Amino acid sequence: MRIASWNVNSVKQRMPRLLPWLDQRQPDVVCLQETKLADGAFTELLGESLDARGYEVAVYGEARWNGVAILSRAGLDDVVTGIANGPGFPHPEARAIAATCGGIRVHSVYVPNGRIPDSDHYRYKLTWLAALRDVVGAGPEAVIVCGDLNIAPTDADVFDPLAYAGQTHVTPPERAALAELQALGLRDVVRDRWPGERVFTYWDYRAGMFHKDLGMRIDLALASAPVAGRVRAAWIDRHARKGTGPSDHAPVIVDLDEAPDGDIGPVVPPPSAPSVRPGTAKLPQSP
DNA sequence: ATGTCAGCACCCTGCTGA
Repeated sequence: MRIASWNVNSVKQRMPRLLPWLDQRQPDVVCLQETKLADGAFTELLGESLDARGYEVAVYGEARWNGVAILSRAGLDDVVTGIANGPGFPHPEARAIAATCGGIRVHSVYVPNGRIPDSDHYRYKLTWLAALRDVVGAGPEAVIVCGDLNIAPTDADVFDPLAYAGQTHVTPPERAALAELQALGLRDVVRDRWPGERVFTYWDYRAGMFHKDLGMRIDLALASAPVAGRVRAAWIDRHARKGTGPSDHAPVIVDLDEAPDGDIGPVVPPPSAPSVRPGTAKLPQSP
């Protein structure tokens, strides 16, 4: 079974990329984030195309911002939208949806950005992550949390730690909140498969960041042992970030063996291996 | 050099969010 996750940055704008990508990569389960579309409009826009490709669809969207979805041709049961007892900003936002697909509890999440450390939005992010941990912890043992976590787990997950000094996505409290979630027993299956490699999922549209491979790894697939033990491959589909009209995020793709074996073997912690000399590259600044 | 998108309100440029 192939599970994929992609922050599409507007599913309406990404239609010309999304449908060919589905045909090319043939994922069985797709977690989407930043659909930026109300549920009715999503169905109107994509329902027929997805049905023709054999996907059932669960959506949780808003008219303008946020929005998550799960597409599945491996079953789509017990759909839950939102995070129980989760915070809003100030109202609940469409940032999480879960369903059971092929015996696995699949969560598609779009974690709040955080904007500026110690801001209201940053505190919202941390509270939201704690609520997510509670929901995942209370759920089935076979689980995968996919999506835009808006946290780079370690300094090896950004092109230059110094470029991000003092910014959201890399602060210790955010990484601690992610570690709390992973403490449920969730493996970062892409990092497990690419220890020490330069692996990013997001590159700012500005300043030729993708061309220079100056990115971050903030889109993750976090799997419990029964799922992580079945991972045959886990990788970033960098090709989907190229060409005309891409999202600023690339998809994460995880292939699972059909037969569980429960043993993921030795796991090597990722050494920090930046190929940009620290302090030599800068982030684009907002106008 | 600053470098981009997307959505929206308001009117076609400028704001917010990322």
